[in-house]
Amino acid sequence: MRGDASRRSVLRRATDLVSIEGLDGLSIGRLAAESGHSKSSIAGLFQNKEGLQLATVAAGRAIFMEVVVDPARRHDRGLPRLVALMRHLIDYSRDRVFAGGCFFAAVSADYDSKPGPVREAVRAAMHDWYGYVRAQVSAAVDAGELELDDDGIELLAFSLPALYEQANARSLLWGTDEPYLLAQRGMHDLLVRAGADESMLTMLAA
Amino acid sequence: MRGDASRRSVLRRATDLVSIEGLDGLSIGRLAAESGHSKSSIAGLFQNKEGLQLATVAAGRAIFMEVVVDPARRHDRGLPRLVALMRHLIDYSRDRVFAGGCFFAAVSADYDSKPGPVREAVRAAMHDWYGYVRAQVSAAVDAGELELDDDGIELLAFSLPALYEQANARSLLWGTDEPYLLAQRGMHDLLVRAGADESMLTMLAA
DNA sequence: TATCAATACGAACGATCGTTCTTAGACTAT
DNA sequence: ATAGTCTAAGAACGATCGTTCGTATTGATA
Repeated sequence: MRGDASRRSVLRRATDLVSIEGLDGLSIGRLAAESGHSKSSIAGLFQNKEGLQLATVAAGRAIFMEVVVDPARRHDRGLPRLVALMRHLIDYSRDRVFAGGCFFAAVSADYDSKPGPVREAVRAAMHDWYGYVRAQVSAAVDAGELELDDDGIELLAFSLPALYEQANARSLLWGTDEPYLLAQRGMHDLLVRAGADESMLTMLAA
Repeated sequence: MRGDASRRSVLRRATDLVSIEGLDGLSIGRLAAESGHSKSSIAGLFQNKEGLQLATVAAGRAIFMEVVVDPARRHDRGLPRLVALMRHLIDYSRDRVFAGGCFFAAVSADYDSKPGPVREAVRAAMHDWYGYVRAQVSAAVDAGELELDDDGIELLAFSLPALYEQANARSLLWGTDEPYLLAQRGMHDLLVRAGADESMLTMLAA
């Protein structure tokens, strides 16, 4: 179909805009002006604004998978994949794959207090993402690469994204790369303390 | 002055609204409807929207100081004050002092990519806050309550707010208190690992 | 080739935005 | 008491929002 190409070109611009303006700062008029299409075309392609928002979340999610998750999948399950995941995650934010930094940091901060289908979509994406991180931690424990009880698994799966998101936020606010180094060191320390062999953490080394 | 009372009543509503809608989701019209004043009155009291935004940031900051920082100041400098700070911080978010959770998480997330005086005000507030946390960590080291080198101080001052903000975000997204327990445990562990005496961490104990 | 759904655009809608002007009332200060 | 500043509200402004309607054009299907 011809519309799919249009949808894709609109959504690529929409994800950048959303990462800067937030999910409801996204306006059809502005998106039309910046993408070369007309307002009514965009409205028609996605039915209405909510449809556009849902499609944008899906598009952001797809890019995130492609840039962060898929490359990590090429590493062995468990600790290697977990380390690669964190590394690609940091690079993804630092390289500004989206103009306004981490896509999901922008949308989740924006819709965490507003009920509706959009919030549910954001929630589902975050749920899957955090679940994936947790699964890798758990797999690393099963493989004997980390030594943690259930509470320790939960805490590590909570702390790693915490360090990442703090780095993303501080880097955006100050325009510096230094927070990423701090997050990297923090992740490294947490993993060492969880029993990881230093030789498996080279991707997180200084 | 009579206007100051009006300003205060408007701002108390504005800070709640901002914590939900974000700093530019705040609209004078809606604020007028919910606070009982007229649109033109509000515009006049704060000159224009940017003035309202700046005043709202200042108001949110004042409430944050009153609820989080001042109570911690009643504890001794160093580790006791640091622990109290983290405890009050968690309570402040969990108790929803602002309807939409942590005020600064909301404003920094949506103005971190938009240059201008408002961004500068947000940046200044965050700078002071992070600086205060760092000063307490440093003081704890000076008092011999923690054993850290300069890099370790920086990392701990980075990690504690990271855990907090992750808890705030996840709690808002899922409506659960559980993330606060994880952040509390994480903070406890970080402090123990930095050489803190367990007996000084009772405010962060389970 | 003829048919028909999907696309694209321009125009216009009611609503809301931020801002300004004007007028009326309240308070301070000389 | 009088003058003058601050406060409050109503009306209206141009701009932009999301949405809808009508119409031309495209491209795949029968």
